[in-house]
Amino acid sequence: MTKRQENAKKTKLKLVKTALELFKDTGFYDINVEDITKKAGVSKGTFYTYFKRKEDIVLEISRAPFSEIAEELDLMKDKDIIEKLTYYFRRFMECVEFSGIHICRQWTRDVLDPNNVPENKDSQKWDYDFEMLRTILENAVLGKELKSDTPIELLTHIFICELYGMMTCWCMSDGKFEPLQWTEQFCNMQLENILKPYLT
Amino acid sequence: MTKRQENAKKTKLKLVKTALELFKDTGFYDINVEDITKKAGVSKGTFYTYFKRKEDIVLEISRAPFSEIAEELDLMKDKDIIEKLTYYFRRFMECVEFSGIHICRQWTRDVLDPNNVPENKDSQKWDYDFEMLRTILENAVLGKELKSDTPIELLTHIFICELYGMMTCWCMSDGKFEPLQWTEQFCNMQLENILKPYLT
DNA sequence: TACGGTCAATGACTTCGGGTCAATAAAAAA
DNA sequence: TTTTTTATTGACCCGAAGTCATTGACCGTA
Repeated sequence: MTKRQENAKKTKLKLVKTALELFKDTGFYDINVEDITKKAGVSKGTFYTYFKRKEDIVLEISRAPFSEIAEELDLMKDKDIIEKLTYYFRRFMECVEFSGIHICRQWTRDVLDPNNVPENKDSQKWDYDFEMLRTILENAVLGKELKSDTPIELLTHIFICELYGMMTCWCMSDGKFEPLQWTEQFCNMQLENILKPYLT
Repeated sequence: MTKRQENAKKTKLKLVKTALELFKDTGFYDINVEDITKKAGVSKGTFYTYFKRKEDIVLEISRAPFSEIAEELDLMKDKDIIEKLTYYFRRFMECVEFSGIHICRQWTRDVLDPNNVPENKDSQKWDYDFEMLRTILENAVLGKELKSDTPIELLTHIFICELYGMMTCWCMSDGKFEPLQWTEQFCNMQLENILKPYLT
């Protein structure tokens, strides 16, 4: 990697970190692009060499922790499916809570923004979550925990709705309930119920 | 009602109807306030005598059908709770589908918009749904369908998450699944499971 | 080390649509 | 009739997102 590329990487990182801080404290709409670039010590134009739109930086920020979760799940191979799902739900909500209400709200709004089009039109905003949950279910089928006729796509879809529903409600409520506690409660009450017909 | 008040009412209605049409066809961001007022045959300023922000008209539009639902539920007094809930879920999703993906998406974005503050800070964006669902559950307790120690608030909250989760996912998927079919499936699979511990 | 090409960085400038407001006219009240 | 109220108007303002021609530091090559 050349010096130039290194500097470019640093600049981008600086922008992401600065934006993260500012958004977290003050909210997305009360911070404009120049606030970010000034604090990061670069010019406005530089922002746009790294991001097409102001909104893009939020998407950049928010998906970062999810690669960790994938690794953590790999270490849980011998645990049963309920534990794995419970873990995923908890980690998802931890990320939601950690990123804070401002960023989480903006992320959701970005994902719903018609101007924010995915690169290829078949991809979904929840692809990442979808893949992870599906992997958990598929492994459970392979490991004979779940029957072979389990409707994996359907169940995955249900779980996605649960996760995004909780997240949306949390944002709508302006953070008035505890997302983690809430998730725990859901997992205890519902996961087993949903899976029961398919458990071997 | 004086002539002036009548005209004002007509003007506002005209704006709402025109905006509804335009948003439904073309989407919220591709229509600006002048498009609406021009087509409605009034001036731009008039828009702002009736709505504080461009976004407000979407909130105005979207909640209209819900007073009907309340009436319809009143006529179902003798039905059991599962039927009532299934009915509410279906009607909710019918409204979602009918309003169309553009408006539904924008409604969700508005509700998540930090600039869009509720009149009093204790009120929630889902108050309307919350009240209706709670009423259904409360009546079921009064009618001895549900045990008296049923955690009504918790269950209501769960149902809200389900509804908003489905809606959010539908918008995110850009309308790629059938919300009604999806709801039906959910109700058949889950409603009974969720309520089972509390049924008498 | 000289030199042409590349690319990150700059910041003045453009664009654009949301929102304002003083003036107007028509209706209601006095 | 006079005064007050209020819906309407549209030119104007504003502010922030996003653009782009220009610069100069860095890169590979000879």
